[in-house]
Amino acid sequence: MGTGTRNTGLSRERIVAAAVEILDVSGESGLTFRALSAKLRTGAGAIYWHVANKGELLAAATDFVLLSALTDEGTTPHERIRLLAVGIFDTVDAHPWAGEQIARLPSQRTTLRIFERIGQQIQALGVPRESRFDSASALLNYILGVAAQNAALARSASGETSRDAVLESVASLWEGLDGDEYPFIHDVATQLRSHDDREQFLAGIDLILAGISLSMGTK
Amino acid sequence: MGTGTRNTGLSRERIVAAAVEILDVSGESGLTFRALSAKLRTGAGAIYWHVANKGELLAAATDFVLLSALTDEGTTPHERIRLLAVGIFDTVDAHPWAGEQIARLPSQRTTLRIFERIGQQIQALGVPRESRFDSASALLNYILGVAAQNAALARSASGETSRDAVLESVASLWEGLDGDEYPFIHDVATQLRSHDDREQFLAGIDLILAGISLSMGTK
DNA sequence: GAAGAGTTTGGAACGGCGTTCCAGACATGT
DNA sequence: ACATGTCTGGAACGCCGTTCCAAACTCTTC
Repeated sequence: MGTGTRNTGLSRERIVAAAVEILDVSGESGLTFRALSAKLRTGAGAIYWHVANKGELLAAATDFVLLSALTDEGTTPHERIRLLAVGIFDTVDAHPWAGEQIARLPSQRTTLRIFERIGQQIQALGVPRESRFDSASALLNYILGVAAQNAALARSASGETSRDAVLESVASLWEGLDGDEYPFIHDVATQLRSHDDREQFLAGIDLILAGISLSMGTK
Repeated sequence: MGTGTRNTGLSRERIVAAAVEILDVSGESGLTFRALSAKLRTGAGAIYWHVANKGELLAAATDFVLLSALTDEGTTPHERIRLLAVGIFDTVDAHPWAGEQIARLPSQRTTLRIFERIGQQIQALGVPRESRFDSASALLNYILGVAAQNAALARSASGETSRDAVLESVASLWEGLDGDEYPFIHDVATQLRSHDDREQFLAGIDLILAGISLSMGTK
């Protein structure tokens, strides 16, 4: 009927799903067309029939895991933005490679959707038209920055050392810094051990939201 | 005398300088050990004597261009943070590959230095000790997020199309979006044409700084 | 149900990459 | 002059993304 595709055959969806599995297990460097061929029991040429190149495959895999993170939950604009942001944070936490990708790719479908959701809530907050673009951009860039940074942290933790172990080694590195040259970092090093990435991320969101409210009142 | 290094020979500095030149002209994909060998009229092995691997070379190149951006200008904490941020923004604008790198690498020397400077000014603002870590992190993540996003934009503009042309094509893409599904983006598309990246970046910095001030007053 | 056209497959092959290896050039201490 | 440790240049290795293409499928048309 119509297309000659059989359900036993390859498809873009099966390829993307396999790519996500490989990325979750082995990270971006583990995703090769040879590994993908082996997992799908096929050849490289067959994959290229469905996917243009590796970049497109990475983009599709990133969209796949991140689009499901875009919830519509929450009642107030404030809360909706927080839940949206947390959803992205948790997804990137579960799939660090996606964090690296979304910060690298411009005008990706997912990024546009996120930006749209943020913008709608910014508007609902009553931010005047001429400030909405700046406000939404600030939130988006902050979210993408945290995503990239979390991905970087997870990459250095992949393999032998756990995430906590990496945080621990960063903490002792910070503590070992010269207190004269790095007074601030030396001071916050102790907080690093007990801090919660997720809560700190949300604190940043709230900071920006507070700034947006303030700039509305005074302008 | 001591080391047998001759000034006509290779050195880590000469290698990093050549790498920066290549990166500025050809981007990250253009920086290969073969291109570097050709430019330095040597072999790959000689380079590896001074540099451990490509990652270290990229990190050194990123440090090289970004460390010079860390000024101490400004009189008020507010102003110092703004000038520091703008310095980073302008450097990433001139060397987009550095924007990609600094968002990818964790606990890089440059990142630590930036974080320290931000933290010191946060402290000077009078932010209480328990909030300083969150405040400085929010600013840092925002700055890194913008850096990564600018790098991504520049990458898609490399070669034939200019930066303005890319912005133009993004603007028409945004305008072409379904107004029902993307009301916000559709609406701000017109602002995209006339907006100034740099000013928008600073607006975000001010938004976060405003939020920091507000959270100080209410807590 | 055979023939032909179009779609999809699997794997060989290509060029380029990061990296390793190593024979030898060079400078230096004795 | 010789031995030693430092540094060089280029060949070689294994892996990558991608291309190519002959064969295998499927579907139409008679």
